[in-house]
Amino acid sequence: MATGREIAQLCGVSVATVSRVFNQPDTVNEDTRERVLRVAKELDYRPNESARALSTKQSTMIGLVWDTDHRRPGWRHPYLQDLLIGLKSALSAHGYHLLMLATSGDSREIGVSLADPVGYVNTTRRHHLGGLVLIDSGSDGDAFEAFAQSGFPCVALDVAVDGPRATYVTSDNVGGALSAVRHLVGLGHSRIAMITGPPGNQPSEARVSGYRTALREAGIVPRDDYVVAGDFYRASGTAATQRLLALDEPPTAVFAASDEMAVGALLAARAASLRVPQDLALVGFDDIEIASVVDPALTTVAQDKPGFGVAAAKAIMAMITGAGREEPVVLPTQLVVRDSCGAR
Amino acid sequence: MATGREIAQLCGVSVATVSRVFNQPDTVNEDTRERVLRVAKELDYRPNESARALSTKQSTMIGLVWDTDHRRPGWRHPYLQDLLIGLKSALSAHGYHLLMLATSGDSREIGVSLADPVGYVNTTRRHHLGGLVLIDSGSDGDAFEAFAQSGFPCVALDVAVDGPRATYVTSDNVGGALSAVRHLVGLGHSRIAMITGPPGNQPSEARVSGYRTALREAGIVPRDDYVVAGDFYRASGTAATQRLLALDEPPTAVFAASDEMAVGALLAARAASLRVPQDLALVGFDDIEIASVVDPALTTVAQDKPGFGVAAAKAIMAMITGAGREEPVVLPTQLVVRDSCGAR
DNA sequence: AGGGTCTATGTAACCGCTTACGGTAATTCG
DNA sequence: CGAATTACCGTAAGCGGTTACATAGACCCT
Repeated sequence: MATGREIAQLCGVSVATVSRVFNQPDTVNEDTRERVLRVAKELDYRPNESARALSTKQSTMIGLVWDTDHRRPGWRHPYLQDLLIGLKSALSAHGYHLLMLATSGDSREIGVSLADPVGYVNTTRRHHLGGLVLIDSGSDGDAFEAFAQSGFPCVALDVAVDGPRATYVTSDNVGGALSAVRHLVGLGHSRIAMITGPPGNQPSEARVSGYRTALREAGIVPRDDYVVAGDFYRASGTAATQRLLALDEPPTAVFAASDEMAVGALLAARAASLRVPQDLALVGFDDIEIASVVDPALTTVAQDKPGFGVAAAKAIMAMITGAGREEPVVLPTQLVVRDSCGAR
Repeated sequence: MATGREIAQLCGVSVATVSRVFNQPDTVNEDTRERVLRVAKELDYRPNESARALSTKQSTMIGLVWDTDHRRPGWRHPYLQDLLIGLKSALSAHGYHLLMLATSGDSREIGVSLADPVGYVNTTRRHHLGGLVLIDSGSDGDAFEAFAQSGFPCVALDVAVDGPRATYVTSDNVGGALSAVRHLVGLGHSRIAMITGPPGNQPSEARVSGYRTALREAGIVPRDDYVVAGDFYRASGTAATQRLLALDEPPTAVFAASDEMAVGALLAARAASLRVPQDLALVGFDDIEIASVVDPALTTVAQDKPGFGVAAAKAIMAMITGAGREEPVVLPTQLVVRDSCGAR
């Protein structure tokens, strides 16, 4: 592995000049610059990142905080892979890498836990990370506030955070819910129920709000007994649907805040010998892979999955270079009409 | 951020002693050690990772090579999330982080592409990474050989590689296929076809081999026209099934090398008005989420998803500390009997 | 008592790169 | 033509650790 010093010697210049060739190219004479570049190329020189980070107090890495061994075992992010793809490719364009921060750990204690962000922030400092991307695992939004306050560039996904250099990206959950419920209204439904996510979850609450607005808009008075809380998991969708079907005046349509719960609802309907969509129309949220494959295929609100990653990367990079906070990003959603709503 | 020097001054010792307290605790007097530790704790001291890496030429990071903008667009790893969870948690236990290496890139050129691993290897060197984990995206196995030859600790997933400090972890694909096909044989089938993965893909070929063995074992002569190539995608499963059903003597059971293709087969069967499993029995491979949710629920061979990550982490760590190569790891598979095979 | 060990710690070089500062030669200007 | 810029580049001081080597007591032995 060639070092800057070697290049310098071979070129008959000082290490400072070599460094300048790569960092402030215009301050060095064109001839020497080319000479250095040529030799650097021959020797396949790459500046040592550790040394560079040590010297500049700035690495080319972004930290990813993603709590996995979580209080919600079995929870899977609905579109982690697409998100990572978007994130990675957008960061790559800036020459940045993604460092998945370890949770909990050993004596040198790293991440530790979201309840105690100190470890993560320390890791951020120790590695001179450029910033942090925070992935919500469904219910740790409040924990993110501490990160946002740390002063490091932070972008949270699906959780609104505030801080000197923090922002977030989220889907247009209100709009998505609006379009879903409007669609059901347009199909003639008036007894439309909703299965929500866990209380306090921001996307879920936004979806509920969109649901309510769409109903009022249609002159339908929202009924409290038509809004039942789930937790994004499939089983809760089943349970919620059972409760809904047991009402004196059961709904004819259900809007679930996640596809998983919609699938759960589907199972409940089947178990109750109800046909979907004829007896019970169903709309979900997320457009996960499963949605297109269940029978009937699920009508759902699709999110811009790689868009999350791309937007997060852009925001982080903007905050790294410029030194302020960025505007939150709201990604558009799109209603994907399939069979479970009865439109076909 | 406290530095070692500050600790040293406050304790009236030299920086060397401070460093020793953390790296060779037994070489320093107990009293001073405790004093240093106490002050370090008060100041919330954490050794700077960049400096440490620069000095020791060894960071606490493992690189993850995962080609996303791939020649196979739309390809999704069947269980990336579980794999990452396992990987991350096992690495955490050793105080290591996972660095997702950027693909392609900018002037400082990072990853570049799997076809040209030089970039990745350079990044590995520049960051003093402890080793590399290589995730197969379905068809870049041969590219991994170059990594394995680099001399860095490497563990490939689902691809057999060889190198001075390289190893791999894979499922017992032969065994999994064996159990799947034996199961079908046990249900009375003798006309059993198989849809394979892309040619050259190692797990796929192992599954084919298991399939053949199971047939012979049962006294059934494998027929070439019963083995049709897919590419792991759903659509190829549909197409393959159509070809199979068009045979003079169509199979009564199909074993697909991936769940996605099994789902594709299911769609083809439906389109041909065949009942599954009565007219056509189906078994898949992977046990992805979709498997349990399609109708009929898919019988499939489950892989130990987080186990991949855990095993990879263990192997990497073993190669980092000890300096040799590790034995390849073969994870057990398990047949999950659901409805598509007709056993119920 | 003098020499040899062992233990505990300090000294200083080094890892490889960045950058403030200063100097020299070439260029510009009055 | 001398002075003031300007362009270019070298010197050297970090960045924050690690570690080989040296040193200084304390202890043990003959």
